[in-house]
Amino acid sequence: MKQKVMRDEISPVEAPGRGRPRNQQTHDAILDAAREVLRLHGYAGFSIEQVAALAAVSKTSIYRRWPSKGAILIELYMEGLPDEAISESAKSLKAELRRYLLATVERLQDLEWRTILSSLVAESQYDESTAAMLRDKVVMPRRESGLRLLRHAQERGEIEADIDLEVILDMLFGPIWYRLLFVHARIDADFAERLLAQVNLALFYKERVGKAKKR
Amino acid sequence: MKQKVMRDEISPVEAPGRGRPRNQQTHDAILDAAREVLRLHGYAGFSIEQVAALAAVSKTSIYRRWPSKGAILIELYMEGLPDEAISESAKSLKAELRRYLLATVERLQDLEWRTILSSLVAESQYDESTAAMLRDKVVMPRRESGLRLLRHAQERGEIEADIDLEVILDMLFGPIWYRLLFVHARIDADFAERLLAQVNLALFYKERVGKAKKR
Amino acid sequence: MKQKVMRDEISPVEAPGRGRPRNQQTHDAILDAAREVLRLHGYAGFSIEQVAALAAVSKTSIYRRWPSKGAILIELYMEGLPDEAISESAKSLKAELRRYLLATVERLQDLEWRTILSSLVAESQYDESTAAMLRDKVVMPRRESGLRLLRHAQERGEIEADIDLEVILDMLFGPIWYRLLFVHARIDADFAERLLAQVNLALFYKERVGKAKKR
Amino acid sequence: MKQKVMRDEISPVEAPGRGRPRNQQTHDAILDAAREVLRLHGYAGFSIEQVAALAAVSKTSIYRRWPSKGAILIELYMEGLPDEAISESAKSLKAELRRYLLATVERLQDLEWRTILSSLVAESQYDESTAAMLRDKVVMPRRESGLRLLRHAQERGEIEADIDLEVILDMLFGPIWYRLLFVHARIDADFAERLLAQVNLALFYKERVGKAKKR
DNA sequence: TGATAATCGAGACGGTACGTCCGGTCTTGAC
DNA sequence: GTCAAGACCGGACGTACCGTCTCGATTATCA
Repeated sequence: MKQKVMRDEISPVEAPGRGRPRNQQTHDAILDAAREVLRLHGYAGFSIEQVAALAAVSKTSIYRRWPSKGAILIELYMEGLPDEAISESAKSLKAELRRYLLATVERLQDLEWRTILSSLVAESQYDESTAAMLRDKVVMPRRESGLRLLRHAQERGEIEADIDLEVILDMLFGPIWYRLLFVHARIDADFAERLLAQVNLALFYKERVGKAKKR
Repeated sequence: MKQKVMRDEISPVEAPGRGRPRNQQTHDAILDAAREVLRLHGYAGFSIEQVAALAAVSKTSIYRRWPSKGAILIELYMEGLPDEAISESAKSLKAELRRYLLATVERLQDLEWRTILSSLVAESQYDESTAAMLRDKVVMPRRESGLRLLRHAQERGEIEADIDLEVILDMLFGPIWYRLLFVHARIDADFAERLLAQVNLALFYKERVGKAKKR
Repeated sequence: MKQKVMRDEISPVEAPGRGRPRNQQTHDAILDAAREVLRLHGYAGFSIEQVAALAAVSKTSIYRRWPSKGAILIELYMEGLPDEAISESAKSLKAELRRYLLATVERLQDLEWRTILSSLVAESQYDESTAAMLRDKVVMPRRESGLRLLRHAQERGEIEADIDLEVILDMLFGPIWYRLLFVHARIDADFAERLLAQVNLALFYKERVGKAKKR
Repeated sequence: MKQKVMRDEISPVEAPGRGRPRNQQTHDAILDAAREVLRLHGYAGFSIEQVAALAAVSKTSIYRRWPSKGAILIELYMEGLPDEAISESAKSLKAELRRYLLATVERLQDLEWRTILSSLVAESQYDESTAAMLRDKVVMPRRESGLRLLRHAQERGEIEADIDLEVILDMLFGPIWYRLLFVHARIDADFAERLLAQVNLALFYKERVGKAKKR
């Protein structure tokens, strides 16, 4: 539902009044072909030309729907988005962060998904509009819901008021993108747990002091 | 010195006796032009053709020296590398990390430098050989010297033996690349200090517990 | 009419319904530019790149129409072909040969035309497909209609049945190409007349004997 | 002997005074490689670069000896020239023409030889200096000795004084080049005999008239 | 014997052209 | 107004040769 709304902002459905209506099959064929090309040849082989050929669709039909390669990638991202979104109203920060990180990492086991994300990063270096979409549709929504989650935790005293929330977010998301792009180490559940453990040391530093006192 | 050696591994100096020697001016003109093209038009405008034109050099002369755009970018990286490298034998981990992060962040004030790095990431999604160079010349050396620095600190008891060093490294480097690529927030000395503060919470968690006890 | 058909065999007109139709102006501009480049710089300067530049047309637009330089040359030949073709049903062999040779020689006064022909010969040494086109479109049609003309003359008794027609054709066409390619002597109406006079000595040797007898 | 002199005019042996003398093996290796490249890949693959590579010789060593591809081809022609030259002082024109044509045709059974000649024609369309050499070294010498042969025959009354000698030469040489370049028909002894038969009809037309009278 | 000089290979150099691919736009006839 | 098809210009790709040049090393003659 929400995804639909977001997609529609990219390729808005105009009032279907006049003329021949767009073919939904064409739409799907394009996205399927895009996924297939990414899967087979990676970002390097991901050209509009190739996608059109594989979808048995004219280039025009692609450009009519999406203004650029980046927009297609964003669409693929939107469609692939699982319901992993951070639940801002979760009762336990610790539990919600764990749930979210494990879900994210689970999703990233899929090579196709990793390719979509890394292609988005690459394309956004080329094309400013892709960079903007990447920020607006991918990066910032996550940061914002994460921020709200953290704020709620602060408000109910789960974490201290002096925690540097922005940097905490960088420490949560940054390492994942880092491993995704440079592939120097695995991104798996173990990594998620260990990353979370370190972040928790920063998030709950006071709590630890308290526990220590009690001993 | 060290950079020279590393550069030579990319464009190795063959036995200098044979044939007309390469012209150092040509070499420099190409790299200067590459920097200029990146500066003026970013990664999107960075084509061998443009670089050759701007350097008033034939394409052949470029391909003779570097096999790909990625290799040129790596060379630019190598040349631009300041002496910011992590000093593995530093006496104070805390001080050395701070010095390194501030130097890194200082370097990243330069738009040209940021463009080189983000272009490298983009190009490495296209081209596996660039990805390999990026790993071998940029990412891993930093991680390895960082790892050694952390190990020395462990050995002399500055930090605990149970610290998850790999993840600490991800938390140090990841957020910087993350901000570099998505440009959602500034990368400045303040960021460096705040990032370090959070990481220190994880690195020195025991120390804090001790201090708390004393009170 | 016949030329049209022949040209179409080189760049066949596919079912005209589909897609944006080819631009006739582009077509003409390319051929005009090709002629101009040949005129200005000869075969040596005749490159697709130059033609494209002069025609203000992309290289793609040329390659879409003709697969090779040779094919363009053949097209220029076809377009330039005057209605000099041998009339196979002519009543007088002697008169028809004279008419044809004089027309041919007249056409060869044009440097542009000579360049097209000699370029075709040169290119056909490079490229087997050009050689095939040169044979099929230029050399053999002339030989075949010449052969038919000679046969008709034999049938109606204008020349003897034992005349070696193939060699007669070599003697008619060979010397012209020979002078065209080596430029050791002029190709003009005088040459045509003198060549014809010699060939007639072979063609009508019996007649001569007859005339001589009568004296 | 004569050929040697002619070759030397192309790559003259300067007074062997100072400096390291040229290596004859290098000279031979280049020409052998040139022949080999022509044999294997035809005129299309005949590049200085390829010849140098195959001869295991530097390009400089080739350019030091011959100014152009055409000059090498001329050299190959010179070396391959058999002692087929027209003997100007032959007693019988008819016999000498027959001997010469049969020798020529015999030589042309060799594909390598045909390739050298047709390459020369192609190259001479590119390069004016090759055209000049082709005229001076190949075409005109044959024509001139042929012309002298014919004149001697005229002087001693073997043929009539009114014969058009220039055109006779065109009719002897033209058809051979014609078949060589367009490969529409074989060049063999049979062709030589038949061509000669036709030319003889022109050369000895009076003689025939005479014979006819006698009957 | 040592200076001089042309050779040798290797290969860098600036150019030009090749034929292909892709981007993004435009044009057509059919639906 | 959408659809498939495909032409259009422009730009870049990486490669092949061109003919020139620069090098260190070699091999001769001449002083």
